[in-house]
Amino acid sequence: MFIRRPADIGDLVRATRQARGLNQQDLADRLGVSRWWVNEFEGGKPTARLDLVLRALNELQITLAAYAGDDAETAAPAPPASSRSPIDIDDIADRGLAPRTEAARPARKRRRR
Amino acid sequence: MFIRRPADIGDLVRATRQARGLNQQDLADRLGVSRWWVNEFEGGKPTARLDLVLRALNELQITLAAYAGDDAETAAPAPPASSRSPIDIDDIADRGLAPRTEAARPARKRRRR
DNA sequence: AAAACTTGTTTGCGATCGCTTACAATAGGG
DNA sequence: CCCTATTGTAAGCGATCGCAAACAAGTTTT
Repeated sequence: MFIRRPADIGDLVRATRQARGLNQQDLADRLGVSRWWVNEFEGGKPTARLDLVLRALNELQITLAAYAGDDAETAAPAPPASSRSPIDIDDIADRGLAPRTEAARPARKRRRR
Repeated sequence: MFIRRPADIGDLVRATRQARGLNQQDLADRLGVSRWWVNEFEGGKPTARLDLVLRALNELQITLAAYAGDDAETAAPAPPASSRSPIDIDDIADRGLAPRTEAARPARKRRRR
């Protein structure tokens, strides 16, 4: 998956978080931010801080790689062929990034922040 | 090149900018930000806004891709094998991302912002 | 060497962020 | 249907950002 806009990352984080059975508060706790921030960020908040963004990605074990796109005629990059396939949001639930669902899902409790 | 910390992006942007013969003010102009911001960002500013960061990458034609790193035993990802090789900072000057040097370098003038 | 250019850093301030708290809306299950 | 859980949104405020302008320091060119 290619990242061009803040919403690309936000969507990706949301899909990954849900696939892992975490709610926004869970992720917020892990990142040391408020639930509000997670909600805004997932919604594509342009002004999200870079360190928090990278921390969120790290927490969800999403790796970012940078590539040179140095010629206009190769501006539409072919997805890298790799055993580690790029993330496709629609694919996440299908492939089931949810081996941790039982471990990650806390007991039902009503907690609000 | 893998992006884990703000400084990773900052270093990358600096190297790419220099390889293209742009100074900080040039890039700032293109991004619609102050030179101060570019300087801070290149220095690894944790709180840089995501939209500005992505705009900088886009302006320098650096593509970001996201990958799932979903198992601890594959936490050290092999670089994707691709005709579009990942960016290595030390490699930039050697490979010469500078075909635009003449076009991009403005006439000498003393201008400060 | 001097001049010109570029980068690094600082100050003060208006603009904006991220927070808490709370309510509205939505989703899921019995 | 009801209930619970989760997400979306808003208001007000202290904290922080990004700015312009300027100077210091470093680098490159003449």
